[in-house]
Amino acid sequence: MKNEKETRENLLKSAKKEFLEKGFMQASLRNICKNAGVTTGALYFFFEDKEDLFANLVQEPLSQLTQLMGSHYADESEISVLELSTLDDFGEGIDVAKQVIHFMYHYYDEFQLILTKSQGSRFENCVDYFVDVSEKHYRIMADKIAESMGAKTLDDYMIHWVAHMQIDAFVHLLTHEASEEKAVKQIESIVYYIISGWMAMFQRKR
Amino acid sequence: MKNEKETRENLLKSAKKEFLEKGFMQASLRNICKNAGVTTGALYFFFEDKEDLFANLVQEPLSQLTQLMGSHYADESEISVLELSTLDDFGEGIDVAKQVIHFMYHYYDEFQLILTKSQGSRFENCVDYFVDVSEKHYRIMADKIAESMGAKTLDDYMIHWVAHMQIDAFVHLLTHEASEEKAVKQIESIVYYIISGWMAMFQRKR
Amino acid sequence: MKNEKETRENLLKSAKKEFLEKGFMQASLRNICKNAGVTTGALYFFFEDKEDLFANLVQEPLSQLTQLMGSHYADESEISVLELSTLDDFGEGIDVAKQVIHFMYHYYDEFQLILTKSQGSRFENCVDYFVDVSEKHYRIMADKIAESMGAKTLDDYMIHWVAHMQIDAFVHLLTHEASEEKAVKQIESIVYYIISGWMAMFQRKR
Amino acid sequence: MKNEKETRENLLKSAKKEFLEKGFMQASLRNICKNAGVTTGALYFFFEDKEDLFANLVQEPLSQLTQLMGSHYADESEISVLELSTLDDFGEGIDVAKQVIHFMYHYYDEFQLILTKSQGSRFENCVDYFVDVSEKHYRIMADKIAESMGAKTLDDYMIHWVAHMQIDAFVHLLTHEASEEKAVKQIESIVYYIISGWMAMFQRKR
DNA sequence: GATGAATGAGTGTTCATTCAT
DNA sequence: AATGAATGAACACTCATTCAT
Repeated sequence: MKNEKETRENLLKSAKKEFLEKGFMQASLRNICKNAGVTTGALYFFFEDKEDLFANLVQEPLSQLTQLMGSHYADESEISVLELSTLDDFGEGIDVAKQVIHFMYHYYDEFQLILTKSQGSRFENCVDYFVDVSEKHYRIMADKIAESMGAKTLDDYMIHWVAHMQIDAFVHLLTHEASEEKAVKQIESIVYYIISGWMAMFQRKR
Repeated sequence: MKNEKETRENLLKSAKKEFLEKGFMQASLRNICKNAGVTTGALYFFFEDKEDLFANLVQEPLSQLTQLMGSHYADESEISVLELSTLDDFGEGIDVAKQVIHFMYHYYDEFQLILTKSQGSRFENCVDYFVDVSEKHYRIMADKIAESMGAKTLDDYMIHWVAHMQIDAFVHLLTHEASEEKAVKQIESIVYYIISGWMAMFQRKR
Repeated sequence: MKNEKETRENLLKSAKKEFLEKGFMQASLRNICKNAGVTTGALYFFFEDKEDLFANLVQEPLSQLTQLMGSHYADESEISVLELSTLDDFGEGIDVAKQVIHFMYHYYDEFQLILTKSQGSRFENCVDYFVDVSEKHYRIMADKIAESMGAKTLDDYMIHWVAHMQIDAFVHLLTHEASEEKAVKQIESIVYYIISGWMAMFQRKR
Repeated sequence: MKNEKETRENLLKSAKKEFLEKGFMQASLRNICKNAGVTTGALYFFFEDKEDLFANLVQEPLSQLTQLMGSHYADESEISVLELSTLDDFGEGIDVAKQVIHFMYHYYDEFQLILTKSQGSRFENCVDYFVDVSEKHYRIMADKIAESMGAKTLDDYMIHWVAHMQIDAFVHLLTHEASEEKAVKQIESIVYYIISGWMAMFQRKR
């Protein structure tokens, strides 16, 4: 039992280190195997290729986060407009954000890989997926708010940009604050900023 | 001298295409030369190495933008606090933004290279430079505003994030809107959003 | 495992030939691999780089000779002055010389590589090492002899030159006499010549 | 007149520097031309190829030394056996040696090139030529001396080695003593050593 | 006399991947 | 489950040399 999956684990550990240091493209399988104490051939017993190796590090946390986001947005689709339009009450937004942060710092290395070291792999655009999800949410919200306020709704580009910026805020936290506590401290201000800007768009005169 | 420096131009053109398609690291000099219709040796007559080739595409627009930003921030250091704190008057900010956008779309491909395809070259961190410059500016502004409003100033992380987000907004435009006109249409809303969020930080109760 | 490390041996054999023909710098790894019937990649499975390939041909004989010389000079440090100053009795010197020759001809090709084909590798100055060792020995000898004979000792340049010449005599043999027997025949005269000159330096009037 | 041969001179000067620094093989014509302030094409107006460039630095001093040696040995062919066999009178040998040294230090750089930096060019074995000349001389001398002393003459290998060693003594001086004065100081001892050894060969019992 | 341009073969080295054993 | 061996294509870069102008 001890030795059973040990090699696989060693490889993943060694791969994580190499990918974090050099990024997907520049990472060397030779190196990964050497540091794991096995030959290159062994790697191909456990993984199909370089990309599969990377995927095995990243896929699980990624799909969990996807689920987390999905369930959050599923709930929110029934949210009342009243809640959304009041700046004072942005508590729920923050709660979700904190949840996400907690999750991302739990898989700190893995999200580092996904968000900043995946260039060249099929995950290089996976931030875009989250932006997409977020975007759909913001589209619906914007239309609802606009309607309830008798204001003009936002165009697609703005929706996309806000979604992008919001996701990017998480990426920025993860890549600039090493500890979860520090990240949590910042997130409140950030959400406040984002919502303030967001609401201002609908109160704009012209 | 076939046709007055034709080869050099062909190489630059071919290089631009290759770099845009594959990024700095993955670009193949062989390919660039082949598509330019010359041998690899020819490239080394005109350029020192791969990095120099990239630099010759990118350096001029980059230093011009640097100058543009420098002169803008030089002017603004004498701006009065009154101006800064009024949401209604954010005209100047937009004018500068439009200038920057105009410039960036004039060198559309080049900034695409700098901002998204320079990984592995010495330009890979040059977005950070713009963030740094922007950050210093925001630091000063925040302190002034906070003082004049009797509010708390923003901590370093928020300053950095706002600077990052602002620069990123330009990058986002350039990579998501193909034409300058469309980009200009969006920039007003974006600046409005950013300033709204920014001002809200100082009016925050708690 | 074609035939028990056959490829490695083929590579070493092919490399020896190429290095002997063209010298370290001008030798082509491509050529070596081609003649060994493998691709260039294969070489890098067995050897780290060009220098490592060369080293694997040369290192073992070299360190053995180093040891041989070391042990010889260790013994001789206790030699009595009487022995040294008599021309008639230079038997021991010849015995050692014959040992060295026997060893060098046993690794004929390898010493050919070390002594005449190593320019550009880290072995290019390894003759100097032997000269250095020899030089220290001669320095001590000269001082002892001079003292016992009431003569002036030799200056540093002469010591160095004699050491150099002595080592060079071996190199010369190896590069000019193809067979060990012929070399052994010559060494006696050479040692006689060298010792005669050496002793004459101390009997010189002026 | 001023500008006439200037380029050629610059090229030769630059070439001398490069060849001295890197040796014939590793020297780069690109570099030589760059440091001379001309393009590679210009070089080929004055010189046929790399080897010709090297030759133009080296040929003149080389042929002058050849002449010097030739005339010396021409004289000596009529020398009496008596002179040669007396150790006390080796004055003439020293005089010639000093002449040679004076000449070699007059063209210090050039002989440095010939003797230590010519590997890969057609001059790489040109020391052998001098050895050949010297060898013929020693052959005749040995036979004469042997005859006059009723001793056995030396075999071809010994003749060759003595010739080689003698020439090598000059090379050694040039590469280890930077100034002519120092070299001249040493040459007397060296010649004394060489002649002592030489004479001892004929007085040998067995 | 000399330039500017270009060639084409060559260099050592690295890579992800394969596969018989 | 893993090794040891090998592939073959690719890499950036350097070289001496050529030649029309």
